[in-house]
Amino acid sequence: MRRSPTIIDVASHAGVSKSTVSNVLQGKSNVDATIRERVLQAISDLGYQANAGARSMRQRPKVLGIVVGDLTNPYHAELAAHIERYAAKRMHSILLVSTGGLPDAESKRVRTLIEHRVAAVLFLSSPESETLRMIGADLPKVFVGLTMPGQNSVSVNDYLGAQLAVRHLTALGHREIGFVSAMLADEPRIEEVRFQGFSSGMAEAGLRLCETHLLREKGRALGDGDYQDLIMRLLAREGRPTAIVAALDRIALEVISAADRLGIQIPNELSLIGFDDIAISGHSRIALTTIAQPMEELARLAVDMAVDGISIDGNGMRLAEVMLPPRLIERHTTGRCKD
Amino acid sequence: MRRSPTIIDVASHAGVSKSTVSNVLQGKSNVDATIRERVLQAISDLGYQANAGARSMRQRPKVLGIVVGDLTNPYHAELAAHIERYAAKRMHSILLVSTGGLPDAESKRVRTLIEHRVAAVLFLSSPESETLRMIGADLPKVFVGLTMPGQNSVSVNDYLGAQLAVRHLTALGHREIGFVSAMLADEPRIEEVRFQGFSSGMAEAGLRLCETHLLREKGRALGDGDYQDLIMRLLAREGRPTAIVAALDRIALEVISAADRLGIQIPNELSLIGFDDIAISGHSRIALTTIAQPMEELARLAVDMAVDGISIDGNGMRLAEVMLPPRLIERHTTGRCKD
DNA sequence: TTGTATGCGTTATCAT
DNA sequence: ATGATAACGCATACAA
Repeated sequence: MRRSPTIIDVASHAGVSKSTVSNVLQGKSNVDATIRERVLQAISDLGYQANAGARSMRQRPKVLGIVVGDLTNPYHAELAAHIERYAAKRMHSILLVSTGGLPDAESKRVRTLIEHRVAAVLFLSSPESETLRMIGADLPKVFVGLTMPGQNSVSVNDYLGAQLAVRHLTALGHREIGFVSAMLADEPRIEEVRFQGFSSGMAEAGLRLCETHLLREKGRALGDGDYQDLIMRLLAREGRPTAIVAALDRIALEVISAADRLGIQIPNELSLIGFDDIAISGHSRIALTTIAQPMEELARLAVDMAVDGISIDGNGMRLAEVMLPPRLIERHTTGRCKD
Repeated sequence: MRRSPTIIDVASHAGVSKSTVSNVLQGKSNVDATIRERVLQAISDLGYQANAGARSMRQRPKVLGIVVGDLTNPYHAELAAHIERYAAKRMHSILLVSTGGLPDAESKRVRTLIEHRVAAVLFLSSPESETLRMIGADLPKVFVGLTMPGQNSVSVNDYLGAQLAVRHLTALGHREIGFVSAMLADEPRIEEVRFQGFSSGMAEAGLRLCETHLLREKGRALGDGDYQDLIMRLLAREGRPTAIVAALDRIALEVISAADRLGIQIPNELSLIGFDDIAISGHSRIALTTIAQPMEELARLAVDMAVDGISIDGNGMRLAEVMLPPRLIERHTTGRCKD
């Protein structure tokens, strides 16, 4: 029994033609109940399993491609988990590639998705423009958690989220508020929007942006020791901010480390607010106030969009840019300003 | 340009037969350099992308199936990330399914892997025996991070790991050592081995197991509030252990929370050691001493095993049970016993 | 070295 | 209601 049984095997075992077997498999109504039963029996007798590869040559493949920068990033992992779960409900499988942030590798990895003729590609991180070009316009693309000009996306209103963060802080009496976002070189769009929202929130409160309260250096990796140093320098400076908005929970974690090392108490001497609400942020040792992403809804909408396809009018794709409202989760890293 | 170009399109564009194109694609040496160049040009002109589905009918598919219980679990996510990365090096893609711990869903999800004719299945969590039966013996299976009787596996010597943990603790003067492992109902095998190693370590040090220092209740979920209560009860008891071995870093995180709430200082009043060394364990606020899994090596060996296949002798598969040595990473949750 | 013929497992079209 | 047959895109054995 080396090779697995085919519909032909099933057909001959059930004494019918392969067309009939196919009809049963497709749930067509034009097949006699008795015959159907006989076919089903043969299928279970032989342990027949459909061949998705062969099927995909005649039907739309039920596989979704997911492109993620780094699965080690808990935000990505959690989002991918939700997507996988909901995709399964929609009878779709997940072909996952992670680019590792390497620009040249990305193109190669995404190419494998195309070769597998995935029904659509979901981007959890922003791709190189070259990659996008390679994919072409025929393959549906959905950006989840981020926007992309001229592309379908399901994301959260980060601009508003950052405003929420600032409002929360100013309501607590903070006026010297910093923003730290280094290491987001791979997601410049998100970083930019969150910073713009931050700026707008500051302006709204009549506050000025202070250069020494800002840390937006690009090209830093999270593991980078230098990065810790940069944060510590910002925190150690005379007239340091009394509150900080971190562009990511992971960055907030770094700020916490830096503050701990400097003996700066959170939230007594420094308020901190993050973005995304990754799982660990809820832990009692962290208890990070943060702007949460509604991951479940994000995943659901993205998969629906990818599976059902974007409605096509005469001129081509109709753009769908869904934007969900953010939500502030208050925990214990933010408190009233003591100054 | 609705449908994507095929080798036939490439062939006619290059003025050769489709076999020649195929030969070029396969890197066969029996094709003239000039012709090869012409074909390559045609491929790039037309933007030809191979059809993996069609190809998989004639060749061994270059796709690996990964079964993971929960991608939200950072240990799983990190391991999956490493696997994906190395699989890419080996020119293989990853079809990922997560079972969500639901026994009946598992079978369905794994079935999709079979339908896609994956070259092998990698289990990051232990499957139902029914699922295993359904897969049959023809499809190579590799268990990574856990062992399975009669199956190929790449894992870490958890028994030794637990012994290491106990030795570390006894060397620090601890004699009242507890073990907490609830919520591992989905991985009873791992839990069992780690507990056995713990027991053996205790015996080795001439220490007796104390019932009230053990928490091995099954069927608890991590989010479960009751679970926190159970740990707190263990910690609040008179004559509580001075040190605890947690069967997982995630459980250790729960122990930390419980200790914090009870005002028990770590490591001054309680030493704690975990398992797996997930990323967050290295954070300064956690700084968990733990038994690390060599994830990279785990992933590499598992993928190699899956891709290269297990050598087959006359009697069938040759079993490969690779077991890697664990490594203790000492951070700041363990200290000398004060009693 | 290149081209032809065939098979892979499935679905879709068209007769019956 | 059922069956024969033609695609689908590719690789391979074989013929030229």
